[in-house]
This record gives sequence, C-alpha cells and structure tokens, in this order.
Amino acid sequence: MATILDVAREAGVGVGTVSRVINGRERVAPDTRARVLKVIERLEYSPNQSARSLSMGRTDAICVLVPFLTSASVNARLQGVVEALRSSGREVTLRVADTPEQRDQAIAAIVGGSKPAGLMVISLPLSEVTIAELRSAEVSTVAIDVALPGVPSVTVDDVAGGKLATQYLLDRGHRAIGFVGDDDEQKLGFRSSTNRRLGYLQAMADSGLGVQPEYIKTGPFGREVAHRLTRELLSLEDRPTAIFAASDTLAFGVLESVAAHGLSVPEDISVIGFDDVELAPYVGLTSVRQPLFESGKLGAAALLSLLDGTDVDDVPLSLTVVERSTVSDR
Amino acid sequence: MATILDVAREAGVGVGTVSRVINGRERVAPDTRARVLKVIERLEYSPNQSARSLSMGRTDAICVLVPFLTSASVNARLQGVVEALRSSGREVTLRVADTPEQRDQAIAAIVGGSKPAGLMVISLPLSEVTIAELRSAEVSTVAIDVALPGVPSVTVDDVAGGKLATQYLLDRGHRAIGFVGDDDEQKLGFRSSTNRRLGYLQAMADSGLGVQPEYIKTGPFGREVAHRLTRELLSLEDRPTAIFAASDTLAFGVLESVAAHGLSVPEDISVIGFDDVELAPYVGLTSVRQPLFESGKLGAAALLSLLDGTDVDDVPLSLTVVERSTVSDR
DNA sequence: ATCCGTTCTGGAAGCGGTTCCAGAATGCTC
DNA sequence: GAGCATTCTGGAACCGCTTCCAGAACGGAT
Repeated sequence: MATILDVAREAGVGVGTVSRVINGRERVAPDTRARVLKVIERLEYSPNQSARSLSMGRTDAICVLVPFLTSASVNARLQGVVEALRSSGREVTLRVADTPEQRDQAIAAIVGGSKPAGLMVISLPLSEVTIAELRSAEVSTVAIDVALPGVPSVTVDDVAGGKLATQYLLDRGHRAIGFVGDDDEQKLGFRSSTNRRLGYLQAMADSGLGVQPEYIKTGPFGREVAHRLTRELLSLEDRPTAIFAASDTLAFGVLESVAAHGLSVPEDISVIGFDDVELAPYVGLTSVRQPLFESGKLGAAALLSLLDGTDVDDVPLSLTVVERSTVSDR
Repeated sequence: MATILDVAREAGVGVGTVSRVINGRERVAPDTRARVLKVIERLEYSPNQSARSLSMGRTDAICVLVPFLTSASVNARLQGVVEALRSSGREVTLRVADTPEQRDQAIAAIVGGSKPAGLMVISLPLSEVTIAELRSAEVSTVAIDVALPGVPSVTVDDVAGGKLATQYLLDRGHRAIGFVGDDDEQKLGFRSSTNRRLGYLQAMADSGLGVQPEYIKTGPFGREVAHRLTRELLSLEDRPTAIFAASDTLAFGVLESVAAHGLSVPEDISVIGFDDVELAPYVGLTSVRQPLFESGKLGAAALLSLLDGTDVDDVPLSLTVVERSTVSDR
C-alpha cells in the first residue's frame, strides 16, 4: 500500500501538498495538482482511513442507529437508507439499541468514540441533551420516522394518519370502532401509536361520535399482545364493528385473534392497519400506507447533502389508504 | 477524553505498561495491573480506536458482507448476525455487493483498507483467490449459506433439501412435478437453486421417474420471472400437478401465476417452496424450512470464537418440511 | 532595483495508540 | 554476597494522515 509519503516523493512535492490536493479545500497550483493526481492514479494510492481519523479526530463513516432490526417497518427503512448510501462509498456502521441503556451507550460511543461524520436515526426518539451532545460533537444527524428538535426529519403526520384511517372506516358506515395500539409509556418513548390514537379520537369527535373507553386497548408492543387485546374487544357486549390497529404488525395479531374467535373478516368485523409493510398485500390487509423504503432513501439523501454542506429541511411524507380486503361497508 | 498518557501519568507508570494491561496479552505485575485498572476506571478511559487501528494496521470491527438486503432470507440471516454480535461490543459495518464489481470493490476495501478483525459473508460465493487474499490479510472469515473452501461455513445441504421437497410431493402421489428455479449462470454465482434442482432430479430418478425437460423452468431471480415461468408450465398440454419452487420468493410468484390462470391451490395444483421465510405462514405456503435467523446467530458466534482464537468447524443445519396448505394429496 | 502583498509550498508537530529494546528489579543458586 | 536468569517496566520510535507556520516564488507598484 502506497502512503502519502510515497506520493509526495514520487511527485516531487511535500506531504502537505498531497494532503491539500486530496482534500481539495485549500488552493494548490493547477499544474502541481495535476502532477500529484497523476501519481496518485499511478500508485493506486488511497488514504489510510485510520490515520485520517486519528488526525482529524473523526471518522468519515455514517452510523445508522435503529431500535431493532426485526421490525418490518424499521427494516424497510433501513433498506432504503443502505440503498441510498451505497453510492457515497462511505462505510456504514450499524448500531441497534432496543433498551434505553443500549441507546445511551450507543450515543456515548458515537460522540465520545467513533465520531462518525453522520448519524442516521431511524424511529428512535432522542432527548434534547442527546441531540445537543451530537451537535457539539459535530455529528451531522438526520432522523427518519421521528421528529427530533433541531434535526432534519423525514416523517409522516401520525395524527393525520390516525384520522385518515378512522375516517375511512366512518365513511364506510362504521360507528363502533375499536382501537388497538401500543402503550403510551414505552421505555424508548415511541410516539407513533399515541399520535395515531389521537387522530382516531379527533376523527370520532369531529363526527360527533363519542368513544367508549373500553374500545381503546393498548399494551406492550407485539403481535401476541394485539391478539390478547382483541380478545378483550371481541368479548365486549356490544363489540365494535371495526378495529383500527396502530400498526400492521398489530393488525396481524388482530386478524389472528378474530379468526381464533370464529369470526370472519371483513364480514363480521373490519380491520385497518398502518404502515403497509411488505406482508400486508399478502394478507390482503387494508392499511394506511406510508413510504417506508422511500423514507430511508430520502433520509440518507438528506444526510448526504448535509455532509456536503447544504442545509436541508424536514421532509414530510404523505399517507394514503390502500384498500384491500379487510374492510367492508356496513 | 482521557488518553493513555493521562492514565500512565496518573498511575505513575509508562504508557507501554498501560497498553499491556489493556491488551492483557503480556504479563504485568498483579499490583501494577490493579493500580492501572483503577485509574482507567476512575478516568473512564477508553482507548481511541483510530489510534489503535493505525498502530496495528487493522480495525477491530466486524464487517458483514451481503449480496442484497431486500431478500427476505438474507435479511433474516442478517438479523441473526446482528443479534449475536451485539453483545461483543464490536462495531459492525455493513457492505452490500449486488454485482461482481461491487463485490470485488468491497473485498479490495476490506483487505487493502479497513482490515476488519472479522468478516461475515452471507450467501455470497467468493473465489479461491479472494479467500486467499482474505487469509493473507488475516481477516478471520465465516460464511453463512455458502460453502467457501477453507472457511468455516454455516450451511444446509441444498441437494438434500431439493430431494426432501420432491419426495414430499412424491409421497403425496404427485408424479408430474415441475420445477421453477433460478438460472444456473448468475453473475454472483449463487448455487442453491442449482443444487436444489439436482436434489429434485435425484429424487425423481430414485423413484424411477423421468423428468420431461419442459417441466424444468429457470430464469433470472425474482417473483415476476417466476410468474412468467409458471405460465409456461401451466400452458403445457399435460401440465404438472405440483410445482417445486427453489425458494419461497419464487413460490409466491408461482402462487400468483396460478391464481391469475384461474386455477386454485392446492386443488388444481400443489406448490412447495424453500426457506420458510417470514411471509410463508401468512400465505399458508408449504415449504422446506431452514433456520435463517438461527444461521445468522450461529455464524456470528462462530466468528466470535474464531477471533477468540478457538478453531471452529463447519456448522451443518438441518431441513424440515413445514406443512401448510399449498400441497394436497393426489 | 526595491519593496510589499499574494499565492504556493515544504516539512515539523501532533493525533493516540503498539511494540521493541534496554535497563531495573527481583529471586535463585552456589 | 556475587553472579546470573527471569520478570517487569519506561519510553522512544513508529503507524499515516492533517494542519500550521515559515519561507519561497512571483507579480505589481514605486
């Protein structure tokens, strides 16, 4: 492997000059530059990243921080991120934090250790002080699926999405609409289920409809939990005619539960999900679609331009309901 | 951030000694070690990875090399890998190579650049010379879902799997069995489809059955292609009563195509897939199951012990058919 | 011709580790 | 108590880059 010294010697210049042409920030005489470039080409020189990092006190990698990989939606976003980052030639490091401790540890490693050039946060809420740390460590950050104050974020309006889903059911004549979602208090502080429920409540209120408290069921995340919650919903005296699940994963649990109850969808009960994950079309689930893969691509593109020095704004993404076969008119 | 010099000064020892206690290979007097350890604790010292890498000429990260992220099976394996690697505290870098050029570029970056401590190869065949390069760069490597000569590999026996699937259909009375798979000649050299077809042919031969060449359809990877191939199969004069798809992804395409043809599964035609991806149960696809997530975990564990200095063997994984609702007796 | 301001350039210092070597300390034998 | 082997230890040299500073080269004004 050639080093910068080899290049300098071969080109008859000093190492400083070579460094300057590589980084291209400072000015170098055109012919000197050309000569150095030629030698670099000939020697197939490529700078040693470790040396570079040591000297500059930061890596040029991009770190992708996710709460977990097993979630279909997070996974789809990650795919988009990786796809868009590929062309940049930067190293991509992956950190998963599915507990607050792991999250804090990851942040500590980022700001106090590897100091990546950029950080891509997917779905994981971060505290103000964390964001301040990131900023003072000069780690350019972009968030996807979570609005972080002062950080460009690629998001959808979950409240509007909740309204959309609910209104869709209302438009089809449903009045008794149940909600199945995640608990408000979660260790990692996810807000989307809560916001979608807010939208649900608003839509109901806007239609002049009250909501019985028993129609709203929340629990810790997971399909099995949704299964249980649905059972409770179904054993109500006047059970709802439709259920809005705050995510597709929950909707699948709802669907299972309904089947286990000997009822059929959509004849006996309608179900609408949220996210439109890859599985949804296979199951025929009607769902509020948000562009998952796309969000990853857009987020990564935003991060890349941030690193390029151009400011970027928040990117709002729109929501549509994809009609399939789990909702019927009433 | 404290440096090794701070620790040395504070503990009243030389930097060499601190380095020795950190790395723990060479011997240091017990009380000296204790003293240094205490200072490290107090100063919350953690070694600068860039400096370490520069000095040692290698990173302590683990690189995961995949052909693409969008494949459900590769994705599931990756999840297992990340899960198992998490506890190691090592940085995980992700490289995707979906063309031979990208693969070669990734390898060049690995052996000539970042020099990670370990490399986890998922599903991607590598040439002998590549493997030699890796070895001479002292990058410990473990492969998953692909047998690399001289590299510990976590694999299933695809030929046996092909036989298993075919025998399952034969046992249910099918005699006219079609095969839908990937082309043999693929740019990245995947072998599993070919091997599964070999198993299919063997099973047929073992039962004294011949196979009409038109029953075997292959094409470039993808669900749409499977769709087309199936159409060809279905328009045959004496069309098969069952189809073995070399992967679940292909099987989904087969299923779509059958439906588009106005036929129903399994009444008119049976279908069996391979892999048992996350989607399979939702679609009710009968499939040859291989432990995807598990393979990732095992591979990562093997890599970790390799890095620990303990030799590891190949890990063979077993196959079972998961009966669902796409195969019926004949 | 001299002087001054620009532009360019060489190279030393520094980033924070590892490793090697020489010397100090220790323990043992005779 | 001297001599020797063994264990420990300090610190310089080095890894390959960036950055800063001082000086060279050059052009224009006087």
